[in-house]
Amino acid sequence: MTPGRRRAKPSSAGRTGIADVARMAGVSTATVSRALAAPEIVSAGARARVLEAVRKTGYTPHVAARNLRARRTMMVLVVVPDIANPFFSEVLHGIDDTLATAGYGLLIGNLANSAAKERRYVDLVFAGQVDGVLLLNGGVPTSGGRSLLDAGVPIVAGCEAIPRAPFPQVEIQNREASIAVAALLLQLGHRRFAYISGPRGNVLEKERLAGFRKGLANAGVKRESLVLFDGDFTFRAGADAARRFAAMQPRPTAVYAANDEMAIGFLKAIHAVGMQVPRDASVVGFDGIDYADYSEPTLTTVRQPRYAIGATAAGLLIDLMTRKTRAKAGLTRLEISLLVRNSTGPAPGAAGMRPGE
Amino acid sequence: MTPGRRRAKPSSAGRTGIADVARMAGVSTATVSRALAAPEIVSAGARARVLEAVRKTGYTPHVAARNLRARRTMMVLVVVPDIANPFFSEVLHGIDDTLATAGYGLLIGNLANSAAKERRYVDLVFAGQVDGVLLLNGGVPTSGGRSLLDAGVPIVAGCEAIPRAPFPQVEIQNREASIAVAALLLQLGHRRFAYISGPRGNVLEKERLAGFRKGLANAGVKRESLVLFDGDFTFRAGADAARRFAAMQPRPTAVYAANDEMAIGFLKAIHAVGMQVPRDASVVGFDGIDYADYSEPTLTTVRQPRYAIGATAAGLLIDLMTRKTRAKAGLTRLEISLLVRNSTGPAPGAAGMRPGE
DNA sequence: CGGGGATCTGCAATCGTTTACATGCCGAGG
DNA sequence: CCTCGGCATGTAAACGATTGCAGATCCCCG
Repeated sequence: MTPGRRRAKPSSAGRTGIADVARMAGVSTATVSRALAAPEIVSAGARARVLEAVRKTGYTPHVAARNLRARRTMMVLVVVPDIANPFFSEVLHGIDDTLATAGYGLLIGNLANSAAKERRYVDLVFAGQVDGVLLLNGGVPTSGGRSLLDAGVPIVAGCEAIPRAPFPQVEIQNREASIAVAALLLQLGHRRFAYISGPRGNVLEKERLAGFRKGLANAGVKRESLVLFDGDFTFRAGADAARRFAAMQPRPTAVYAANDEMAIGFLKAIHAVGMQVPRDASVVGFDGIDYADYSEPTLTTVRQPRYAIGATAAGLLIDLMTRKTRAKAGLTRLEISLLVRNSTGPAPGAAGMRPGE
Repeated sequence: MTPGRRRAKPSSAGRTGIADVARMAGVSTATVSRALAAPEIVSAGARARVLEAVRKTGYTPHVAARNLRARRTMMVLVVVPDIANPFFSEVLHGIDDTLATAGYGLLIGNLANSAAKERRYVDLVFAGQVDGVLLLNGGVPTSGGRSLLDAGVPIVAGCEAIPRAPFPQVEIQNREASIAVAALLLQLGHRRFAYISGPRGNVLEKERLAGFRKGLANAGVKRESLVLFDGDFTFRAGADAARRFAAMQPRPTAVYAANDEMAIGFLKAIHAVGMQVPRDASVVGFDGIDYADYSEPTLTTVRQPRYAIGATAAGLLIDLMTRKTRAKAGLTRLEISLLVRNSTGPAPGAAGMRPGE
């Protein structure tokens, strides 16, 4: 009517915006925004008219505009080392459920050993694309000299602890678990051991080996009675270890792999050269992935509370993002449990069998 | 000084914005923007000063602001039915590589059988959070009565074809592959078969069963000679089928599972009841996941070009997003190959053995 | 010496919301 | 009757980039 109308495009083509809804409901855009974000502060009548208009038009607020103005994205970046590793899927599940409950979305950053991707994810955080970061990769990503730490968003780490990091972390009791594995094998009469390691320098790897060593040492097993095979958490590494294992003379009677995939690779390859598990060798893995229950024989392993790890880490991050908590650098540790299945058995020969050396 | 100063905050705390860079480089924000987006159109001198300022300040453009103005996000949503399924990790890899090359980011939408998540992903698209969608789940997600189709963003489907969908699709030759499986088993002398199915109504499932039936029919095998077990693509389903299989009398000599996981579950459970593969039964899977080469025995299976599926689908989507192509509803079909390993062997008994019925 | 591109740059509008602030209204308390 | 406080709402200023447009500069050629 009045010619002074300045804005409010003639509702032409394109998306329906908040202005269209406002016009239809006979209110201002501010009221529409409020009716959607905080329904209780607008009168019942206006609220009803707005919701009706929203329903009719199928209006959905434009995320970029909202993010820009509100200075938050309700998105979290989760950095995982390798999405193909089934271990992480359940962790992600826990994360997703927890974040979704609080209204946050999930951006999965798959590292896959690519420096380019690492840079991409760091840049993305600096670009303000997420409100928080969950690190499952055991390290703080960097890009061109700048660290994620300086991006000014809350960070929480899970799965693999990062030493001296200035943010909360969720971890499992790797060391204690490995001690328990050692105890199990010792009780079965084993006295000579092999260990298939993860990548050098990996924190999990260090903890697991250290715990295993400790457990063996506690029982007076000599350091020479533990043979180490280099691995990298893949099937192939386990299979390679098996072939070298089979050629040894004398040979250890128990093998502990730093994760299930290597243990399964070992089982497979050791079988191929004609040896039987657990008759000729006992095998223990780590993680408790689904496949561990479908290997031949079923794999004795350490079960990690994967869902809980994810849920806990996400919870901590939410607390940080909502300013409920300060970024205290605490370490939350979750319990593990030993799943004793068919890949472990009594050591061959007499219980008192002496190591060759 | 002058009270009329409106913009250009005193560069106080907070993020460094484009204005800070512009000030340091002694140019306008427009020039900064251009120096970063299209370096060739700004003079060498200005470009150098801008880049230097960017380096010093560590400036990264704010994504939300850019998205809002440029009306694109350079992000793609990939909807996967279940991220824990290792089949998809390689497909995602192909997608990610291809998208990254073109400068696009990747938002993974894990459906996990949750209607709530389906709704979330649809809303996210309507909210303009992505420039395109890749559907790997064999269906078009909806939310409260509205379909993804109406969101106005390009869509491409992969892995599981969606009948009569108005967008390009990438698929493998499920039917032909199953015919080849039938041919292999027939050649080995098998005459009585079992099939472990996927979920009812699943497109892949239908194609695979139809192909298998066709292949058997071509050789004159009677319909009664094929026993069907209901499955759902999980280990457990394969194991359940194995137990019922073992109890049959007379019993088929060859088993075809609609995916590798069920085949491996079958192998595991059939072994547990004392039967040998392939002596007592031949087993074939579908997908060619890594674990199929580490089962006991190694699994004969149909290898899908997983990486290529992802890369191809992503390529088609990029064409659509960049307007190179119209949304033609074509169907791209990729070749498969049969991996014959140790879970298949000659049918037991005389070649001419007659089915019991 | 002047005209006319070509090249580079800056101004300011724009994207679509949220939200600080102002306004108007109503009932209650003095 | 006046004021004050509290609610519901509207107005308009952000949010931080990109980009159409036009002005400025420079060079080349007639």
